[in-house]
Amino acid sequence: MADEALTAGAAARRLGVAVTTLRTWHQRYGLGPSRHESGHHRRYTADDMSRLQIMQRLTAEGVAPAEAAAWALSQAAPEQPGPPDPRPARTDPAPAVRGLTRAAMRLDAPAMRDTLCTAIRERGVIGAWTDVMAPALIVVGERYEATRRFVEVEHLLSRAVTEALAAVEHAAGIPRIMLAAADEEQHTLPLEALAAALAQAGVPTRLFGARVPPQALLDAIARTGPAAVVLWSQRPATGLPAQLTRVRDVPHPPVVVAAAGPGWPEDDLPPGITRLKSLTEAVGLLSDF
Amino acid sequence: MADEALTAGAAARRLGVAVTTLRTWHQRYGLGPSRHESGHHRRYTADDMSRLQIMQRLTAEGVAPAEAAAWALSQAAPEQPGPPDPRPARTDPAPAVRGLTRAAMRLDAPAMRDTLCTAIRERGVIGAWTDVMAPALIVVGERYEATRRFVEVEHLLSRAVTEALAAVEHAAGIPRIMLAAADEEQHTLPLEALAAALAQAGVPTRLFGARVPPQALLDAIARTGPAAVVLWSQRPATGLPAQLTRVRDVPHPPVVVAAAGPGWPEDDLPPGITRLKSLTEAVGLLSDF
DNA sequence: CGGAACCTGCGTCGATTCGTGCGTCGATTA
DNA sequence: TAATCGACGCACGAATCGACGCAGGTTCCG
Repeated sequence: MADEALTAGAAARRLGVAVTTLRTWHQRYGLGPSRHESGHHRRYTADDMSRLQIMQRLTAEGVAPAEAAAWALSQAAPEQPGPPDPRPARTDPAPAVRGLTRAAMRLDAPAMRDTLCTAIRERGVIGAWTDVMAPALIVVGERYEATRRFVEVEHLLSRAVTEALAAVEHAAGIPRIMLAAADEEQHTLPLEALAAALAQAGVPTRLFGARVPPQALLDAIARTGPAAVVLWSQRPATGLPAQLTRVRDVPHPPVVVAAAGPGWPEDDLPPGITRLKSLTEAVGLLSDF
Repeated sequence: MADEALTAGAAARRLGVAVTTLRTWHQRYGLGPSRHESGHHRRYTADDMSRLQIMQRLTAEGVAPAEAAAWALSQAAPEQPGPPDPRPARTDPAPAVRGLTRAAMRLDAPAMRDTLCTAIRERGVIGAWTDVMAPALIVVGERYEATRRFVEVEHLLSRAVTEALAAVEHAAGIPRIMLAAADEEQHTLPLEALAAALAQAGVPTRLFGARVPPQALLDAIARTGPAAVVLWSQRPATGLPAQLTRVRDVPHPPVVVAAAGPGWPEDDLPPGITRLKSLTEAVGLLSDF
């Protein structure tokens, strides 16, 4: 099935962009079918498609479209030493965030994966989370709040982040730290980031996802007797301090019981409870175990 | 009834199209009698007829004729070597299942990861899912049903399976297959298994998790125009056939709209919907794209 | 730091081009 | 003699065309 000429719509569909965008790219940047006379329909050959894919990949990395197009055009022939890594990285996370949100809007899972893995490789888990993942999640979240659309974008991005964090090499050893979400709490991405960050610091953990009933959590704590327990709460509705004291008062209490996340009250935490305010702080405290 | 070979008029009558249309199909798409020399009369064999029927069914479902013809022709390759049931002396899955459920009860994530990775390595994704993961999930699920305890075990196991499946090397290329959960459906592990199995077979996919509103899904399908869409439903409450027809009737309908999972009705599926009954069947059908 | 200019993806509109099924015609086949 | 052949053409709906404009975001500049 070597369709040697894709129609405009087919090409757009294959790339996950709108048809009009292809036309725009053509007339604005000259990035179109190699042979095309005005008025007639465009036919995208395999070569054309590979140029479009370069364009798409570069923009997914946060390169400005005009620049990406120029670069894609200069790549008439296939296979060369690859793009000059348009990432001053370390210093400027903005392109990565932009590329990530763009890939998410396009529902482009592979591109998201790529960006996320690169971010983790280059910045470490903590840097990737604070500079790239969290900002992108906030951008997409706010866009949803504002428009009430694009939920699927949000979910897909969450999933990509989850996968990227889960792919971090797990630390060996018996976990003595337990990470759990507060009752009813659905958001656990920050917890997963914490787990990944600790893993990267060589600290093994036990990560409990959402939807673990309080009693089951207490049972599990009693059974495994962790040295530290971190409870995450995103929304105030789930940040009931009673949960913390129940953990603290378990038969063989953990040395540290920590409350993390914006859902907990600012100051009124019960005695014996540690407040964790940032990823860095959390990793610093918990890697002593 | 060994109809040696149908004449052009007979074939046309049998299909309900004009004779000239058959000739057009032949010269435009190459979809004609397998043996035919120019100037002589066409004779359609049973094989030819079945190809024509594929053509007709697809066009009746709204697939563009050119595409339908290409598809019908690709099916021409009669009798693929057949799935030779790749089951060379695999190790007995029972120990793995037992080990996995035990590790889950122990909340021992590293051990679960280990078992799962080994299973995937030794049995491939399909084998690992059907022989190890699914059975273990069923065991744990039944244990929860019976005792109303150990939810956390179930969640932890689910998460470990998700991670293991997500770790399978993703296939490169632009995905033309979309996997999604039915509305309100929360269970997506089987979908993740399908995605991983396809990835292992070199087929890129777009996996939509749960909680994607139906309208958003339709938008995404319209925007990306996948060649195939698989909708998963675990519970009958979520298996409403209307969802399938809505996908089928989208502007650029996918060539294949498939219903997978036990939630869909046994027989009463709308026309043009493919029922997928097993992982193997699904991979076999979908890897042709 | 705030506002204006600019960039960019994409929806919309009326006009045009294409894909497609099928009728017609003179010649050929069965 | 009836059916079919290849070639040609037509009608109609779908897809696409170029032009334009809008909305969000970014960059620039005072």
